[in-house]
Amino acid sequence: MLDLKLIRENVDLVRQAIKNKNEKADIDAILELDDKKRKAQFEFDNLKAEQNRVSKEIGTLKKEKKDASSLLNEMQNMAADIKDLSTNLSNINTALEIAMLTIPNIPHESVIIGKSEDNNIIVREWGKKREFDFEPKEHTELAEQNNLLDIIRGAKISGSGFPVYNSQGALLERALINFMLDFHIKKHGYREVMVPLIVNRETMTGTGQLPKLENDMYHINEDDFFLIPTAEVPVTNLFSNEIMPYNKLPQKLVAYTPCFRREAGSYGKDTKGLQRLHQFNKVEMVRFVHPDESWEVLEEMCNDAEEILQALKLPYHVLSLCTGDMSFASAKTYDLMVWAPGAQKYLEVSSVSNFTDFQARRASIRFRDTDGKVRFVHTLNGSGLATPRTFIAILENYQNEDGTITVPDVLVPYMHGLQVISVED
RNA sequence: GGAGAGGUGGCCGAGCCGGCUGAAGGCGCACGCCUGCUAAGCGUGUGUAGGCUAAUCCCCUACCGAGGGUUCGAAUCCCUCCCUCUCCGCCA
Repeated sequence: MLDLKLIRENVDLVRQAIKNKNEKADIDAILELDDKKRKAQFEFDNLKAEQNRVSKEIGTLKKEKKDASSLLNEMQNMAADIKDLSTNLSNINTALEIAMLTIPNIPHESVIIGKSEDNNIIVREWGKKREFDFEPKEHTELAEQNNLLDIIRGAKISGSGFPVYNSQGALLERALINFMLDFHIKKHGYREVMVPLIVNRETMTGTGQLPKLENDMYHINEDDFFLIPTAEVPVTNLFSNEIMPYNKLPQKLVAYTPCFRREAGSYGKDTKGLQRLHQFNKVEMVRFVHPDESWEVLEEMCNDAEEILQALKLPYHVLSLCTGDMSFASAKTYDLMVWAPGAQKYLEVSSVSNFTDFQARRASIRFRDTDGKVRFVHTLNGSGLATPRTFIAILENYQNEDGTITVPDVLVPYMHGLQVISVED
């Protein structure tokens, strides 16, 4: 959510931001509602003040055993008027709030203006693509040969996009999660949290998934609950409706959770194997920082995510997303794309974003600054990392000619010392 | 799931036979005084949001879990919902 004052005073800026983000939002309607609201509020306040004053008089009169009936009669009408004004005011407020939720965050000035992912720019590359002296296989084939995944049975018990990890595949998946968690905790100083995977509507609205993406969420009707699409949702909302004392900032949290996404509208796209799933595992970093620090922290977080790929020795590049490809709530986003030599393409394994005060406003996450003033924090989050495509990249980059897979050094301790993944009976 | 208790300011805790309570008292915190240092003591201040304003002064409005109702007037009465705690039952 944006600051209404900012919208009022920078209409053109906001209009341009909406356009650059390929979003639709009716600024004029908001300005009109805002105007109406202030007028309605003024009327209400004045009448209410009058009522409060007279009501006190009535109280005094009654205490002195004097007659107050004429005032009482008068006040009945006023009470009715106030009720009308109050209804009117809350209607306007509701409409305004709903409208405000449809306005996206404003991209940072450093973000390239562009329509689609084609306009994203590579800001840096890391690692060397391995030279193969044989034809590298795709992860699906490698997984099959080593009995790491069971896509078919996953589809049988749930549906497509719900993979089953088998034996050493399950071990590798678990190793990845634990390795990443430990790495961020020990090396980068994050604090681990384990959070609910099911959240309520308010929480889902706080981080900006709702109302826009309702169709992408798994929804539990009876309770109006949602399955989380990312740990960002529960973790960021941990401090919703709170005012943190100054010394509570910054907060660096990391959480592993499964993530659930309906992926509505993306049928037929990247469906092979683990590329696009309805349920997947992800380690997520979330930060709450002082507004003055968020841009610096964005770079730091991106680096935190990159270090995982570096430790795994997987070649990647970093994209700075253009305005049109960024999410609704983000002011700036970097995507980490890992190289998959079997598929011969880069796969997104992490998305690191600065949401500035956008989520903080929605969820009301504030802090008391050193000068005593209450301000909104800035929130950031980044995958560190999503496992499925990391899994793919490991299989494809570390495959041997015979189809076995060498375990990356850093994962060996997490694989009970196993150094090579090979067929198991 | 059954029975009971309860949700008030950063915290504890009054108020709850309706009005002078945005809210006593205490703790904490901030500033000042005092003090050889520390402790104690004294004084003042200390919620959020909106409006007004040059203003973080004053003044007005809203908020005592959330929403609705009764009333001239509700933290206080009524209804619905949510949550917490205790006991019982059930269960990973």
